[in-house]
Amino acid sequence: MRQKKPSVGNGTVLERLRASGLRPTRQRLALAKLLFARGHRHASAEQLFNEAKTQRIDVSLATVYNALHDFTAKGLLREISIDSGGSYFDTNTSYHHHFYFERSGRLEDIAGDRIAISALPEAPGGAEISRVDIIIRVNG
Amino acid sequence: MRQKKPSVGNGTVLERLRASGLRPTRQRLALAKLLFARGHRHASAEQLFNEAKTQRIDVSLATVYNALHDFTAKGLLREISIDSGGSYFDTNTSYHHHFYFERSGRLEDIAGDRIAISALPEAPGGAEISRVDIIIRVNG
DNA sequence: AAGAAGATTAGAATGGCTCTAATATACCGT
DNA sequence: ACGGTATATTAGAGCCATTCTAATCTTCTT
Repeated sequence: MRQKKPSVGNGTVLERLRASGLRPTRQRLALAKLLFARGHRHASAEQLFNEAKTQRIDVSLATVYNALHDFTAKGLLREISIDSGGSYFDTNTSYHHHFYFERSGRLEDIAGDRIAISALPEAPGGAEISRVDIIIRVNG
Repeated sequence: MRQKKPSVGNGTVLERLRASGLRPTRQRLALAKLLFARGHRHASAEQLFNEAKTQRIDVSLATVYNALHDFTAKGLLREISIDSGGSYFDTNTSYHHHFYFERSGRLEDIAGDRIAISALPEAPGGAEISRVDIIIRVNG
């Protein structure tokens, strides 16, 4: 029997981790809460690390990276690299695309059905397509 | 009047640099020749640097980066970042897209007209679209 | 040929990320 | 609940691509 009274949203996050086969450690729970507590977001490792620090969550940078990669491997996050020198992790893992604001470095989701691709070439050499990434760069 | 007999393709490369307003230095000419001598290619800074070394072209790594960025700024190259940790520079600057082979890290061009986008959303806040990048990731 | 603007350079510095290997925690069977 | 084992966390070192610095050299213009 659990002794601690679960705070708001804790249960859901805990279940998500368990369902993915990830041990719900204190750090992973805290980070998952930061990521998934409210609507979708695009977070960098550094950002998440700083948020954790601000909220007095004791977690190392290495653990932030580990958690982000573990979450990604389990399909809880999707990793996006735009320019070399930093990935974002997107909590929206459904089929969709991105606006990239070159000035600010911000990302914004584009719902999957707002871009219609009417011709998609076969992958050469019988390779399997694992993902189609569309990034619309805007200077804003 | 020029004293040196131009070797094959030198003239063209020289003209391209001049036309771009880039001083045709020894290093830039050599690198441009490596890049543009034969059909289109996707080169990393490290790759180009090594090719230069192999051909006894005396050039520093910083200069390779400077040249690649200068060429990109002048529209002679297009920079492509897939995963954080390395850019490629594409000598094909016309409208086209890419296959990315996840296993090998190789890139392959997809002619612009082989992918048809039948709906493209407006950029938010009246921003201008500067580029549309489509990367088809294949596991091959 | 001489001055000014621009380019090159080696090496140091930076930034994002990963590795190491020691310590701590969660899980399972009893 | 207890002990053992697999798994996770950590600080700090290390790595790799890239950029910076500031001294030197080259190209261009006159």
